[in-house]
Amino acid sequence: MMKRTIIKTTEGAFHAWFSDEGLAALSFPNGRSERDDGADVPVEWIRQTEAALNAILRGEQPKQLPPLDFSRGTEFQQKVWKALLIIGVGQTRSYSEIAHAVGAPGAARAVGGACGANPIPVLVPCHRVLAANQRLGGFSAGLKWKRLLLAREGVGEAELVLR
DNA sequence: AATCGTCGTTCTT
DNA sequence: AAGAACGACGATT
Repeated sequence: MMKRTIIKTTEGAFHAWFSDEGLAALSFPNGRSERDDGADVPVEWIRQTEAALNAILRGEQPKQLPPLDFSRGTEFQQKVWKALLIIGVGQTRSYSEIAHAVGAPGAARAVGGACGANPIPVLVPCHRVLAANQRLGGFSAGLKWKRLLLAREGVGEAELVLR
């Protein structure tokens, strides 16, 4: 069903899981080397994933993304993830702004939950979502990654509220 | 820093 | 099938 493939980047080897529909999950480099079962994944998808990932890591807007398979998310989560795709490189939104964008004002906290459940970090840029007043907020993969990604996109520490 | 309101998801009855 | 508990939140005090 799901095939895992290794995506090499300047930051290490990400692992990507592809379904028949497209890219379904992505995980940050974890040190451990895992097996690559993605021999029959369309090379185009792999190429697009690698190119998009490296583009964002360079702080550039990716030309195009591979097809994304959101089908494992709830309706609400899918709405949030789609809303995140609109945020350009170097831009940020607050959890509350996303809540409004998906027609659920007041659900800022629930948006945080949906961001945490985002199966395709980086390409679905949950790292561009901050808490109110430019506070950093959280990140499931660890705040070091959120900081690094934002820094690559030109969002400096200075623009973020400390803490 | 402590507290409360809010709301989708997950865990327990 | 409810109901309680739990957060990558936000606003108030």
